[in-house]
Amino acid sequence: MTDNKPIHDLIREVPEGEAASYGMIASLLPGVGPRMVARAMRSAPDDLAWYRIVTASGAPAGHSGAEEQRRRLKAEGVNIKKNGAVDWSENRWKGPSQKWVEKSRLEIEEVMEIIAGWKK
DNA sequence: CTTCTGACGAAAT
DNA sequence: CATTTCGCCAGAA
Repeated sequence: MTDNKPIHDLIREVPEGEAASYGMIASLLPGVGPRMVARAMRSAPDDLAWYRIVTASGAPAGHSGAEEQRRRLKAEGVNIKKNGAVDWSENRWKGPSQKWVEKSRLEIEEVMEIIAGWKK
């Protein structure tokens, strides 16, 4: 396996009550595609908050445990829309901590730009 | 070595 | 809306 560690570390940056998509995570990790993130999830440590990761549409990914995922998210205060998808307008991840940015090879400007793209 | 597939995304049609 | 196409790369077959 490759370094899923950067992926795991980034996911750990997602606080309670917020959710992130595969694309969001991947976009912050150059050279890493959404599928890598998904793969990293499958072999994720138990302490990893995998349930905070959903698809771009906000709906839980098609895996066993999707219902429990929704349950945990809602328990954390994440608002789920009627169609069963996460309400991005309220619970979208605000981005990684500054410490993470320092540790990464990315410039703060790039990160800001990427985050701005999420709102679109 | 080649091929296929995957907890996916985004743009094109 | 749904369907298709392409891209991403690591494992499995």
